[in-house]
Amino acid sequence: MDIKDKLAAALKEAAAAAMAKGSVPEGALPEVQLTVPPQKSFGDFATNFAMQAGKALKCNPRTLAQAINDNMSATFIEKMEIAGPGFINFFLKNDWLYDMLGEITAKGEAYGNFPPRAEKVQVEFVSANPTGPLHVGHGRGAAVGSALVNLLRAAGCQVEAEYYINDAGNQINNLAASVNARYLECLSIPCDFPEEGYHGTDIIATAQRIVNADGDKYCRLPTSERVVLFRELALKEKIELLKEDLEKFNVHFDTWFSERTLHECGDIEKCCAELIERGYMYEADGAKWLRSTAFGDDKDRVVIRENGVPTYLAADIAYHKNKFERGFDTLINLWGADHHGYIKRMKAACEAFGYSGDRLEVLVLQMVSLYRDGELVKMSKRTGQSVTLNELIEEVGTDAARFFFIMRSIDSQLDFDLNLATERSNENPVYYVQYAHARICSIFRQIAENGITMAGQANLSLLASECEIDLIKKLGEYEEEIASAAKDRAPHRIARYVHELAGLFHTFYNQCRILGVDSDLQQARLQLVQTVKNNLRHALGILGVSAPEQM
RNA sequence: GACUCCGUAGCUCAGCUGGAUAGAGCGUUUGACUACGAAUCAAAAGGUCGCAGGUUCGAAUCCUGCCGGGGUCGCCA
Repeated sequence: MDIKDKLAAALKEAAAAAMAKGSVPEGALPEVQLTVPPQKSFGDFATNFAMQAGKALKCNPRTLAQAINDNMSATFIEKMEIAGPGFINFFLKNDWLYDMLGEITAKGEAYGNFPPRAEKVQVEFVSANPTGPLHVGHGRGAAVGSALVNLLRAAGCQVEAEYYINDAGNQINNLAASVNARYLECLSIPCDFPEEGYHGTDIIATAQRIVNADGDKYCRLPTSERVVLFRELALKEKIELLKEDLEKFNVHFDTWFSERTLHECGDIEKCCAELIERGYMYEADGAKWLRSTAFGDDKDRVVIRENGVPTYLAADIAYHKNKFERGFDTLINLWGADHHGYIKRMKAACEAFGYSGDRLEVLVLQMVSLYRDGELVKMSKRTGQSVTLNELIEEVGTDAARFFFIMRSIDSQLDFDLNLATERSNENPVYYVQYAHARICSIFRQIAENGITMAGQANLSLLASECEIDLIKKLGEYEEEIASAAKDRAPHRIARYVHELAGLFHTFYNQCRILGVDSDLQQARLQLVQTVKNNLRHALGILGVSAPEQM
């Protein structure tokens, strides 16, 4: 039984006993909320129970706290204190810590993993248009999304990671036209570059590869045929590059879902027919509209244009319906802040099909601004002046880039200073965490060289110094941290946790030796650092950051 | 104008459902390597939590208004 549950139960018993004696008024008691107090001098745990209950029972909180104190019979409590307006602070005997550490150790590398739950969750992220390389902004989505997937899996959810490939629509035609123009350029054939075309150098590279492989043979085709051919060719190449870049960034997708399939199999038409039937689609001005205002949107939205061509929203409606039909309980989408205005109509579309809008969670990532030499670097795929994710990975490495992206709340804009990030300096917190892991590994290497082995359950009560106690307490918070971070879709809290854990380890390391101390103490400390090592690995694994044995 | 995110230490940011003396990293200052990796540790300085009201035992946190910054407002995606 968890110590907090034990404590909560003991607290309620004491309150009930006080009521039975008539020292406080009788009544229903609120839930017990136990927290780790802000200061060590306030004990191991604190509760505002007396303040909460005092309100319900119409009783002075301090009087109630005193009555609870007088009737407390639990033996694992060293002492209790009543503080401030009515906080109750608990100082526990250290045994619970040693029991807890023993349990954590027993779980080994699985500590932090929750038993499987039935909830099926899909996380869709990145989903950048396959018209060019990923840039730094996509990097944030990729890092956060993949960390969220890992986090939810640790929390026991059944999670599928999905990439929605926008392989239909205008931008793909622009891609094809751009490749075509560059192709002709490579062959010194005069042509006008399309107005909406992509200016990135990757397009030139694609054209050059075509020339290298097949020379000028496509010139003889009619333009329309050539463009279609280039479209397919470029698309295939771009998608392959996306996959490569993302793999390099430690981002893996279970499903790559093609938008085009929605157009081809008639899903869009079916969706429209059903929406009309349900009364949420109508014709006006020659176009077909989604009645999204019925679900709180500012205005209705065009789904099928006047010219009969479906909008992006049309495909997205069919896509989200498709997702629900695949049996997911919850859909999580990671979108850039520039898409936030799209949320209401998307939820409206879900509602129109009878799916609660709450089952679609859209997480909005604020923008990434790049700074180089103190100046803002404009990011535009069109002009090709952005820094690509690939370049970032080569400059700062996957580990540092991922940690940097994940450690901030998604609600905050991210200023990415390239000069700072490209310096491989120890300012980057990722090294701090990895260093803790490498240090532990180093200890175990030396232990092995000295022929020392870990023998069964150590006498953990020897871990009595403050820095050891702090470390054990931190370890004990991990699963709660996982559960709450998963619930709140907040992977950045895991980055903070692991940084704090590493800090407590470094403090311990500077104060407590492992080599050359008494054997029993050594065994206890080995067990402690072994558990820290597992925990570091587990948390870094969620972040998608490596845990090197040497640095 | 509407919607949304942000405003907390010199800088970059945490602060989960309201709780006690608001935290961390970097930077600054001062110490610690003839014992496990100094990519480390110890300590100090540094804050009117944008402003003003409100809710209450209690507000950085919730509500309202204002100020400042980013983003979006297409039959583009």
